[in-house]
Amino acid sequence: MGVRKPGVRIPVPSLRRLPIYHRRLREAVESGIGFVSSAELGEAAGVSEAQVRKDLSYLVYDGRSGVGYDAKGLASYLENYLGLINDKEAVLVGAGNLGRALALYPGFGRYGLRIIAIFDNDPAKIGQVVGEQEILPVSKLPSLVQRLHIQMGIITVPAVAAQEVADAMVTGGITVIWNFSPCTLHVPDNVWVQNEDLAAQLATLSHQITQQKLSNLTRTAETREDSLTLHPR
Amino acid sequence: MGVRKPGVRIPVPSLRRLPIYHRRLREAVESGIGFVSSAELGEAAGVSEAQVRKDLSYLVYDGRSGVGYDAKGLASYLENYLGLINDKEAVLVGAGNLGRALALYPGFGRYGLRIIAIFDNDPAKIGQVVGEQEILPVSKLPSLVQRLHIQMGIITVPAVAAQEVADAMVTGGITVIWNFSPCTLHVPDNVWVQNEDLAAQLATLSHQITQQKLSNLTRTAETREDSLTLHPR
DNA sequence: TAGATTGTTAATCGATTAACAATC
DNA sequence: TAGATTGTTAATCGATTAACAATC
Repeated sequence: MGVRKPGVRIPVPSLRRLPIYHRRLREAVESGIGFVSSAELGEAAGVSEAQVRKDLSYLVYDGRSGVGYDAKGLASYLENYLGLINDKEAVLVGAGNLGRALALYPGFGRYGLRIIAIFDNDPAKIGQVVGEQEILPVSKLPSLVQRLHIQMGIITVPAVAAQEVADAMVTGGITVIWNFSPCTLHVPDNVWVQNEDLAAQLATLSHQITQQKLSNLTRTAETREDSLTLHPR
Repeated sequence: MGVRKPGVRIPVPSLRRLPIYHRRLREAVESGIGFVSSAELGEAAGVSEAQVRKDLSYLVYDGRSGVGYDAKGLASYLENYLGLINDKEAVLVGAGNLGRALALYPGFGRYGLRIIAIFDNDPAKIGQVVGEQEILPVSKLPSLVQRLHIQMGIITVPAVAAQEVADAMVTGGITVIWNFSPCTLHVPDNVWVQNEDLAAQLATLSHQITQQKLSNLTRTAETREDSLTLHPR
């Protein structure tokens, strides 16, 4: 339809919604549905239809007025735009429960993630096999990363060890780090860190539970009927 | 110092930074440091010192001009505010690799999370023990949740099964759901869902890697020296 | 055509930043 | 006191929402 201004970059909140839209579109394709409206995409992502159209306006892919978005076409476009069709080679450091779970997570492979090596410093773990990978000592990380031009590192070690792991990754040339350790990493400007701090997330859930309890107490004291409406037995 | 307006609720972005500040304060306490400045807290969270002071202005806890924030005092305040000191009982459904890893994650217990039951529908898993919990069939979930007044549910099942698990949780009276399945859940208004969609997060990392590659190609074509600066060998 | 839904614009909303008087 | 750092205000920035002409 209209003309896209070339200088405008997609906002991060919009970017984060694209995978949700993509999933909804794939579901439509699998159900044999040809077109999906912005309202339907918004429903999947929990945002308004206006928001969806705004998000998609940052892409160079148009919907069809009066019809919606071509499910197959936009899904493919998003796979390209998000790089899901490219193979992304990664190393994972920290072969604890979480690290093993991520290494074996089936959803990642479908998005092009290839974990090509797993590292740990626990002598008891080195040599063990997770999936198709043998666990290697962290000392071998920088050279391997450098030699194979690995772009991505996943950190699932305890917080105290995370910074030195990040340093080793940066030394090897890694520029994207997915950090599951509950800590702040210090890296050069050209390295992109995404934190997946589950303990911090839990803290916000914890706050939510605490608030709910408080408001329930208040409500019970004020009007017993409202309280019963919210907590049907 | 000043007067807090009572009607102002803390914005979600601010709320999500509080656990990071809390962690930084705990580190200070462990190092025997009495006060931490907004600049130091901001450094830990990757935000400006002005942002930190703004975030903390939503709390009813004051720093000391010219000195900073009392590490022990503010840490305790945040533990209360975030509800970290309260025990929060939860059930977890989906005893796959990720579910087991979360059930055994040591960081959660320190924040007051008690996973008091684990469910799965795979007959091969039912009866197995994870940590201190025996895996139970999902059919037993609603009554157990109701009887013990559990507030929180953690979902780590495949996407196709997630909605029915959420329904069972809601039936039992759960009002906070932590959803690790890559799907959108439909729940009543009084239920609070936090999505931890790792596949969607991976998609944004994937986009980042793709963009870096593109800009490196461009930069290499334009000025070879810049490219070398960004990729020291 | 009539109905539906798009892409875009302008208005609104909310979060971040900058600046500084207050104060420890 | 002098120096440092706070809490708050106002200015800025950016994202979301509402409205509607364009159009399939």
